Amino acid sequence: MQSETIENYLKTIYHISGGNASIVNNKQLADKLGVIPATVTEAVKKLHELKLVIYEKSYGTRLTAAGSKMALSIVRRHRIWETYLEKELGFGWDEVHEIAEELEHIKNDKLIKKLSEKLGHPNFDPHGDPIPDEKGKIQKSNFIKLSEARPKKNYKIMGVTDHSSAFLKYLEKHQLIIGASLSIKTIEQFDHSIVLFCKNKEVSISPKATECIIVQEA
Amino acid sequence: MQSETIENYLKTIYHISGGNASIVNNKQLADKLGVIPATVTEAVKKLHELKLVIYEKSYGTRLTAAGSKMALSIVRRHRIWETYLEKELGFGWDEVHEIAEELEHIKNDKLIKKLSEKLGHPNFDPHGDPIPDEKGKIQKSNFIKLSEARPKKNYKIMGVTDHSSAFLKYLEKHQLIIGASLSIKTIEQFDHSIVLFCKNKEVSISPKATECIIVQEA
DNA sequence: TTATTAATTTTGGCTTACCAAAAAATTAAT
DNA sequence: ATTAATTTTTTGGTAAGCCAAAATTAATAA
Repeated sequence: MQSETIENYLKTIYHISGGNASIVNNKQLADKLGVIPATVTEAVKKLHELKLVIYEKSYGTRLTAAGSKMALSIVRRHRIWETYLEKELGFGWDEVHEIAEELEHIKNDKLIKKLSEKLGHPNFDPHGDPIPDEKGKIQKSNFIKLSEARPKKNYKIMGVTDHSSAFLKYLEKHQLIIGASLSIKTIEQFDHSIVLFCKNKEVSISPKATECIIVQEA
Repeated sequence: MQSETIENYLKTIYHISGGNASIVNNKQLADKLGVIPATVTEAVKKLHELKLVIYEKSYGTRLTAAGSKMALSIVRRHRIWETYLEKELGFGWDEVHEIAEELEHIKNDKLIKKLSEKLGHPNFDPHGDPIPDEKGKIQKSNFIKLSEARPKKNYKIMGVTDHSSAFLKYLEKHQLIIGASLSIKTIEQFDHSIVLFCKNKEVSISPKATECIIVQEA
């Protein structure tokens, strides 16, 4: 099995399982990877042989310790590159994901070490996602989704879970950028949309969007 | 045909033909690419279909204008990365080639543009090789091999044609680094080894090494 | 010029990573 | 609990990129 294919599978399993080594199914993987489920069946069998996942027939797949370690290292490379592209090379936060998808497959520990060093060993990337350290450890935080925020409280935007250019541009338009402070005014009971103050403006955010914005109580 | 395979073939044809679009044969390609000649036969047929090379059966292969353009762009990416790794990230000149072999396949014009910009649009990489510009144009120079230098004249080291770590370390030991000035004392007639002064030291350089050192009359 | 050597091409085969369609198993809905 | 819908697996097939061995062609030397 090709190293890049392995990496893409492990990374995707990691993301779907939310970093918990919980079970993911073939359909989810197939959708994210842009292949049909039959292809996934083949692949997870091979990854099982390689002891990178535990695949149980007709049930699902989860990462082993070894697989998890590898996934974390890919995620680290991806996020270091995203940060580097933004901070050192002046790319926009909506451009970095795509380029990092390619750069993440270059395996050279010294390279990532140098990039991290130059950046002052950041713990979060431009989208607010945590960057695992060399050992795969993630700095955990009290981040919650905006959809879980409580009325009357104050929050700070820490990240997003949708990296599409369209969404990021939408956020910028409303000045909902990383680091911005906001306070929740009301939460509509009937559709769960949230009305908040940010930069002295009142904005109503749809439930779909509040699911994708990560905040921290401030 | 996969883009990375194509790129490796075009790049190799370019290098063997010395940038002249002259004919290269299967054996040479097979050796450089680490495959057997039969594999090369298959590949060059396909590249011919793609109009990237002209392949004449049992005779040889040369780049078309389109193939040459692509090769130049790969060479540019490679050399920009080598320069960036050395200048911006502090890698040694003997380390950069290997990493650039991987990085060169990332196709993102904006990325290369940014790197080049940050470096002040260099025309030569850490090994003294010219970096083609966005249009594929190479700054030509009056560089010659040290083996072609004349006695009593003064030269400046501009590059090397062997990028192996062993050779580069050997050069560093004798302080024969890029930019160093030297003068030719004598050229041994019987074996063509060259005795030169560099940094006030007299060194004798074997013909094998003088073939790999590029100098410019100073 | 013929014999020898070297390079090239052909042929048959392998593995990886995919797909399509059919069959089997699981899950959900009535 | 049975049907319907969904997911998973199996089975055959494909294209890329490689190799080994045999056959051909070209180049070199005697």
